Amino acid sequence: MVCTANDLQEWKDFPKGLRVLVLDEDTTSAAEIRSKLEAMDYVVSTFCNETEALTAFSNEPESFHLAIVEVNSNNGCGTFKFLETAKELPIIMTSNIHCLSTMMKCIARGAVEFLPKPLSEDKLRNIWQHVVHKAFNAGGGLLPEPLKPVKESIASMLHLKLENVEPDSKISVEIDNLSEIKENDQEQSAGSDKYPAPSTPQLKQGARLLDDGDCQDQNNCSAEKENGEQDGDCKSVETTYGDSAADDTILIGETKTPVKTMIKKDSIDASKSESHMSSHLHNGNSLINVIGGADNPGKASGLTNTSLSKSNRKKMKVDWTPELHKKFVHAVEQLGVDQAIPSRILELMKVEGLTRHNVASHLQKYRMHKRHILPKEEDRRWPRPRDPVQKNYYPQHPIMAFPTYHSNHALPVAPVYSMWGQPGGHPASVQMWGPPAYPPWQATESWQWKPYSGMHADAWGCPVMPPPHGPYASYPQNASGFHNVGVVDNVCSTPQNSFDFHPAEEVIDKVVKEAINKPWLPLPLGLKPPSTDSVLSELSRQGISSIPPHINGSDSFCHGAGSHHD
DNA sequence: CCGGAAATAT
DNA sequence: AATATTTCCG
Repeated sequence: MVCTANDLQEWKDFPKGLRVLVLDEDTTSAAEIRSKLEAMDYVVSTFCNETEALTAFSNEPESFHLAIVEVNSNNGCGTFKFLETAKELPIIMTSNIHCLSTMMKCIARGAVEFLPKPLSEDKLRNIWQHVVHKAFNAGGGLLPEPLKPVKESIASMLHLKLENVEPDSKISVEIDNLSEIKENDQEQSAGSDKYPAPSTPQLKQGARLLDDGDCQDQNNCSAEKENGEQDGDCKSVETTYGDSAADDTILIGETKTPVKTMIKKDSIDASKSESHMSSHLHNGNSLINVIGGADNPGKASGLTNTSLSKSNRKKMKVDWTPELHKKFVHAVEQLGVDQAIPSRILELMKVEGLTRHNVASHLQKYRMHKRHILPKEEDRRWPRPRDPVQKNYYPQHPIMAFPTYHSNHALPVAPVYSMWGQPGGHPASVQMWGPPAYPPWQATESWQWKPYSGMHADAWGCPVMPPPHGPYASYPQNASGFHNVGVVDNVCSTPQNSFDFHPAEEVIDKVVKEAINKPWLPLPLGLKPPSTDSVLSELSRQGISSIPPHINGSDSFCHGAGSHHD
């Protein structure tokens, strides 16, 4: 093995020592970048022509973890060659050319990010995230050489054993001090094999195991599996037991590398804190919920839980997943306002386990919200004295395709989306309740409807509207000091270049840790690039139906948006 | 018992 | 604060 445990230990402060290949024809620029990177303890190799760079890379691919490649109007084809060749590497494109088309093409070709020049420290500081992200998202066996050590190292740091690394015992993640982690199920139009969106849990059972080795406290583990069909009859509600006072819901988003995890939570408040793990997969319509513990099919972990198929008739809290709600709405609409009474709705929904009470309750809320949101004429007497703070909600119309964007693809922090719709009452982004408005730009399959705080979608991918269903809907609310520090917000409010922010060491540390812990999460600084799909989609929207094998130099390089076909 | 709304609970 | 459950009333 390349990296022994000791070696890995040395990489304790991980990002340092990351080997970055810089390819920039402009020697001055290259030197500049180099010095900045080196100041951050990255190890830099600069190249001023792509042939050299390619040679160096092919000779010693393991010498690099990441590449920053400059594009200019002259070398478009050439550098793309590098981009297309060194696929193992996460490659960040950079350029003086700030045109949309160029940027998207870079992304479409697999770049993990496009950073407009000049490259400030702030932009550069977090590039390591791409390495982590890619390392973890790359397919199991296909893990590119250069990233392998990184992944192992990180895994090691976390005491997280990857299957393909140590097919040994159960895998355990020790989360030392993670604050509450809410489940998050993110998805974007999963399609980029380049940068696979975390968690698109189409997998069967077994895909996700919650291994519970240290069940001191009462853990409520619920694992649901979905069977796909919409018309299936065996639908059941996902219910959860007990309380989620301090529930830790951790979802490991494994793409191709099944990672079994076992979360060991130090019993902090043994008195009342129940660890409650549940993975919410909102994909299918039918969610089968297993309660009582994690079951362990086919795993010799020796932790077979208690029988649970039996109807544990404890109180179940119905989790109104989007799918469930959808059914609900459907039923209601089908019945009409007049006939929409709990019992009928319940009937139409055909959801096992759902009680009339549940429906009634939901209906109550549904109606309530509906009234608030659709202020017909009657509603106007309820002058909503709300919002003394005049939040700038999205004024119902799209935002510019590209928020004068900059390095960090962070949209202005989205308001908190609730499943009940916008407080403002505008259908700009109808969630689940209101009538469908504009077709969401991205698949809304699994949007987290839970009211997580600000999301930072990939601005790139959002040409017209803020993705209400932020594909990545969830940061653990206070998982990192990051938000507290307000970085993201700063980012947003500093539209031009980089944002001025110099996180304290601690914070960085924390962020690093978190990012490493949860590589499937969107990158903290919004570094997450748009999915290739998104880019392609947008390109096509511009009339570029496909990416030419090679850019035709000037023609479409920077003015790519020109041609219009149908 | 049902539906609806208010009161609670988490 | 939001959402689900329970209780109460007609």
